[in-house]
Amino acid sequence: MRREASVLHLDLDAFFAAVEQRDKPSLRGRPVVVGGVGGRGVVATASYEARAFGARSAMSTAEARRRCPPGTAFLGGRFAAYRRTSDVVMALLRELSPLVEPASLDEAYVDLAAGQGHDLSVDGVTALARSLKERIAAATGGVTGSVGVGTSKLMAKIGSDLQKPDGLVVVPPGEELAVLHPLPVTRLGGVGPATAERLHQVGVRTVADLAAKSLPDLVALAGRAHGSGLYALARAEDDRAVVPDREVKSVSAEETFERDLTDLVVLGREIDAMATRVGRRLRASAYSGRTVTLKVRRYDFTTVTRSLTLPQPTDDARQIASVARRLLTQAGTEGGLRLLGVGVSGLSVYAQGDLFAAGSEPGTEATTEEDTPADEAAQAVPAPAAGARWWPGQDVRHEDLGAGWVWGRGLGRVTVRFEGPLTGPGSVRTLAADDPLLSPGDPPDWRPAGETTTGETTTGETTAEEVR
DNA sequence: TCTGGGGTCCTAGGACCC
DNA sequence: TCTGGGGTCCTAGGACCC
Repeated sequence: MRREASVLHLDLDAFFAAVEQRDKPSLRGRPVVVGGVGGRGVVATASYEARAFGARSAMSTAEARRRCPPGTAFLGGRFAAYRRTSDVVMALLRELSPLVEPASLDEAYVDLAAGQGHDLSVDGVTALARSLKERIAAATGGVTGSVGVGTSKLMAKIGSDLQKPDGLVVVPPGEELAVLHPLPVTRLGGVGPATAERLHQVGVRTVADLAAKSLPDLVALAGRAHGSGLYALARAEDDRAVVPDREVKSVSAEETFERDLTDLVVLGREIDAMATRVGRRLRASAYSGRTVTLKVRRYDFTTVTRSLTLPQPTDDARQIASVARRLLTQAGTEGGLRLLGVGVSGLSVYAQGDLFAAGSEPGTEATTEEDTPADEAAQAVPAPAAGARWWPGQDVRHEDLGAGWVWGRGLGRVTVRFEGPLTGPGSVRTLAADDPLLSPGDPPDWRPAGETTTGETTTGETTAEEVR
């Protein structure tokens, strides 16, 4: 634990839903659920309006549909849009300190002590956090965040959780235990359903209860590493550093099918497709790996993995696929599979093949698809069902009607609302699904024309004029 | 129409080596 | 000639996080 409250944690509020409401004016103030929109989808983020009806992250989308009123928007994720907004926020954080550790698209830690000339008194960091929140809202078109500041990552994260949404909590040095001990143990990172259940069985409900347990008791209950971790956290002992560049350990792709699959030819093609994605991402990040893992989820939700370690690292899709296909015959397909996954771990920096064979390009396969930003989607964004041309929430562009987004589709029709972040609520038109004037669009820009923001990577996509 | 997708870390047993 | 001890690698599974 540090002497000063110099660790800041930022958590953007209902982030995916907030970006949707920014970009889709007709959804502002209304319940929005972002996640898988297929029969087996789950909720990634529910707006606060949707949470009022009981929609929650990780709930099945079917359950959320039952809970939310008609008119609730159920949208697939738009990773590129979230990524662009996240980049703007992370750039603002890096103005505070070079030590910024993103935990996901919508969450990051900042080590303020590594920044230049911050006043680290309680009043100083409070003012800093307030100004940060203002700048984030201004730069993102109104996305808000909750901020916690404390003497450790633990206390900063606890703080950001205390007043959501749009919160600001500084835990003054010395006040850690007073803040921590009344909270339920489940607020500690690392206490999930299984650990919580075991703790409840021995009478532990609050962090104070946890602090009363001995180290040997906790180790017996949760294992060596986890038990001693809990013992320390209950005492607010946390010296984890803010690490700006975490090394990637594995790359994987997986897919849950709309219906269970049994056909080996179809399963083989799925493996090929996933291996292609994994290989492409490995090469894009200049990694290769030795261990190929196949993940299988059966019709009854039992999950098994089979892996094989190669003598040499690979980033070649065909080799990854061929190993994975062999592993599938090992795992078996009886009864049908609801999910397949392909992964590569044991990564090393790209150093494969014959170094002296000039011009040899290890891992280039026949397909020459380019890397799309969406393909880096190593985040909690549900991919739209493969093969569907239109999906709810999707950005589209009509040659006569302009930019808009897909509200619904079916029966050869697609319903589009023509609006953008800088327009008022727009009008709805139902078009033929094969309307030649309609095409997939880019994420709209939420900033007025001419306005720029520090740190954003401009890839020359949509301009404000296009959005109207 | 139960239960996503992309990750990290830990544990435990067996093989193998010195 | 009755039984070592430590270390690393590999495989599989589980808990957890966002």
